[in-house]
Formats: sequence, structure tokens, C-alpha cells
Amino acid sequence: MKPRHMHLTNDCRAVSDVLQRVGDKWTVLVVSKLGGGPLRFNELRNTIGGISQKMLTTTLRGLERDGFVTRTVFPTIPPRVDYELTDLGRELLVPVQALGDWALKNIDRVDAARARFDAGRGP
Amino acid sequence: MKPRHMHLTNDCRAVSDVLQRVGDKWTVLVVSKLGGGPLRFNELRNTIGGISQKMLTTTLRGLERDGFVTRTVFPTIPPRVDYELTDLGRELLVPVQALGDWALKNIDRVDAARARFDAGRGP
DNA sequence: CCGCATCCAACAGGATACTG
DNA sequence: CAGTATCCTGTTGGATGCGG
Repeated sequence: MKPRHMHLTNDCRAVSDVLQRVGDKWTVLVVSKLGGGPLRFNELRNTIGGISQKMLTTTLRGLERDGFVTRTVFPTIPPRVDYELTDLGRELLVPVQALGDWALKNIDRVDAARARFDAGRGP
Repeated sequence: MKPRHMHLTNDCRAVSDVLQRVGDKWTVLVVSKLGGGPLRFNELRNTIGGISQKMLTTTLRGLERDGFVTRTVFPTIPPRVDYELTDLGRELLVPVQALGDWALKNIDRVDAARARFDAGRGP
């Protein structure tokens, strides 16, 4: 006998799940780089700049697990691994970019608010 | 002599700034509750459920600093504090809810991908 | 009622060194 | 080249107690 509000808590889980993935330090950057087409591990590493090997691996594993990117290994020597957005990943990019665009358009207002807030505190 | 790419790094800062705020544990929940109108501190605390006093305070301060909510103190005894979305806050809600809706619509696909991924690893 | 201060556990994330 | 393993740090967030 499932409570009728079950879907509510579940929905919250779903939403904050996605939001936290989007909010972590590198995911959005990686996904948007992959938006231009498939890239190899080190191509990603270089075009991003500042990301550690560990975090790139971790981020990509998470994205792969959630079905946002595919990982293709070419068994050559030296090895070569391509990462590419799935359909799901490209669809995610739409609302995420909308949010990004909003951020760009309104960052000045946010910065102004911060300056105002900090001014009323420090001195 | 500012480098011509300056705005690029700045843009990144702006975007990841907003994304991290949105991605933290409670911000979106708080903002969406406030979407229905102003609420007092403990009203928020109760309708959310599971948030600690400390985190609610921290979250609200951050939102206030960034200009997303206003904080109104009524100097009564006992004190009463109302929080309300600003115009900026309400505008933020638009792309954020779009992302939330996307999450709800696609959570099944994500869960399926996770199940597939985990199945191919454990045994 | 509102919120700050403190302590503490858990985790995110960076640097480095080592493998196939 | 593309990882895995290890260590170490800062930050996040929960619990509790005090104060206006």
C-alpha cells in the first residue's frame, strides 16, 4: 500500500539528482565540449584545461552511467577512447544551455546584488 | 591590455557560478517553495522537511546575497522574518523549472541507463 | 522565533606515482 | 594514451547548544 504522495518524494529525488549532476564542477563543461562532436580523452582534457585526470575520468564515468555519453574503446596501441553524446545527452543540453544563457544575460544583475549586499556588511 | 578571450573565462565563471548555486542541495527546493509567495523562516523549514536550521539559513543568505530573495524583518516579539522572491528570483525560476521538468520527463531513461551500466559491472 | 557558533563526519577534488 | 591507486586538503552539511 504505497502512500499517494510517494511520487512526490520520488520526483524530488529525480530533480535534485539531475540538478546535482548539472551543478558539479565539470559536468556541464564536458557535455558542452562534446556537443561539438565526439572527442578523445586527452582532447577533452586539453580543450577544457584545468581539469585533473581523475576528475575527467570520474565525470565521464558518471555521465556514461546515466546514459548521457557513450564510451568507445579502440583496441589499438596506443589505446584510443572516444566519448560521444547520446541522444539523451543532446536533449539534456537544451535546458542546460537555456539556464546557461540565462546566467550570461543576468550575471550583471547578480554581481550588482552581491556588491550591494557585501557593501552593507563589511565596513 | 585585456586579452580578447577575457570574456570567455568570465562567461564560464558566470555560468558555473549559477549552475553551482542551482546544483547545491537545497537552493532549488527553497526557491520553488517561495515561488508560491512569501514565507516565514519556519514555514519554509516545515514545508521543506529534512533541512537543518543551519543549511536553511546558509541557503537563504546566499540567495539574498545574489539578489534572488528579499529578507524582511518585523521587529516584533517574537521576531518574524519573511522571505520572498525578487523579480530576478522569479525569472531564474523559469529556466530552472524547465530543467526540472526535463528531469521528471526523462528520469526513467536515466534510471534505465544506470541499471544497464551497473548490471554490466557487478557480476 | 530566528539564527549564530561550534564541533564533527563525509565527501569532493587536486597532486602524484604507477600500470597495460 | 588512458586510465587506476593513493594520499591529502578544503568544503559541505548535520547535530547541538546558546543568545537576542
